[in-house]
Amino acid sequence: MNSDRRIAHLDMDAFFASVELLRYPELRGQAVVVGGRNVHQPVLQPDGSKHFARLRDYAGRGVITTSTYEARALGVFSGMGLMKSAQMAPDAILLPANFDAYRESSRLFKAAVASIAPKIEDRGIDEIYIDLTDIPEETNTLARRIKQAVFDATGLTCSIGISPNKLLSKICSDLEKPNGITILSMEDIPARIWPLAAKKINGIGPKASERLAHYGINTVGDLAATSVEFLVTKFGRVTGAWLARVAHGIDERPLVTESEPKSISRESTFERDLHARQDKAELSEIFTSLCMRVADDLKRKGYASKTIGIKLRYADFHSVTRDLTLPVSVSDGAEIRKAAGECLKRVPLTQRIRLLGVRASGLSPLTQSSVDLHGIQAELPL
DNA sequence: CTGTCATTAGTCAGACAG
DNA sequence: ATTACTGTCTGACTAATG
Repeated sequence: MNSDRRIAHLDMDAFFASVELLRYPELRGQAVVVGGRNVHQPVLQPDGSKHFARLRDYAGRGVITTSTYEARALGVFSGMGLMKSAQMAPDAILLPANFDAYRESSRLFKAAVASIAPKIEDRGIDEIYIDLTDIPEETNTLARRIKQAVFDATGLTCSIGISPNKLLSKICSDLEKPNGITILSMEDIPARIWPLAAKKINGIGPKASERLAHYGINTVGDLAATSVEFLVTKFGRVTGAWLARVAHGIDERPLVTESEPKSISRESTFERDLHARQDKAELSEIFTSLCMRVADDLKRKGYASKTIGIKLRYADFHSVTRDLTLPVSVSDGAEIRKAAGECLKRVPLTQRIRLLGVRASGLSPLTQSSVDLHGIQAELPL
């Protein structure tokens, strides 16, 4: 079959923070983090300079979305609580997220790549896979040309990994970050991949990594040296076989160039933990508003949903979900609210709650006729 | 009639990722 | 005073169906 593929993974460098630096070039070279809630925009001073919020000024429940490499050097990484990161880097600049600007840069860099290589798998706002198999150009030259096109279109740098498959390219793009190109063949696996920590493999997260370490498996090489029989007894038939394959760099997954969404959801963490009885009015208002936002998203994207679900996270961080499959698809806010309310009745409400979410799944395209029927689903009569 | 097996839908939790 | 938000996937379990 077509096993001589040439697949690239392109990952924008410190994406959100880099977009912010385009707007505030005076911050280049400084520790900057993007994230938080209710973080104020920089304020122009009478003398013409700008006043930026500092991490030490922050109070709340936000986390870091992205940090510059200077901030990472201080131990401040994405996903970290802002209150905690403020202890490590109190003087770091804190900027609010501007998703519209990130979406625009994202659109621009993807269009720039598509003008060179049209076969692209979208992997979110700041990364893509690119199939370079059918492009007759030397690999390194092609990679530099793509990087230059991205820079010309956005003013931003990226890192590219190129190998025979998605698994290896994803690992590669991270090896020489930022602004790097890494090209790898199957023969390079023992030297370049086996020394890496097992959790560098996309799909091995903190839990699996911890379990592997329990068996003395720390690197990809350790994993490759473990028998598939052992892995299957410890991790199950499917996962065990997968671990053995990825350890040897084997991955035949095709690029997925188009897909339909499976679910649409909205959730929100409160400023303070709320109690089902004491804060009933407040909770009810948030709940309804989440339902309305899901309905809005559904209609905007043209879908109706057959399964409505909710999610609660309690003060102790433990979370529960409930969902309900309806006899007919819905897209209306009031109907979503009704179904979500049924779900809420099936959940314990003794402990305080920190987060509430609403999700719509079982999506089907919202046809014009069902819109005309004003939300009454037109089911085919028997 | 009873038990078993296969298959599917629904539900829920948890892992993972960007 | 630590821990966002959106989305996908999978495993485990139950119930229903044949």
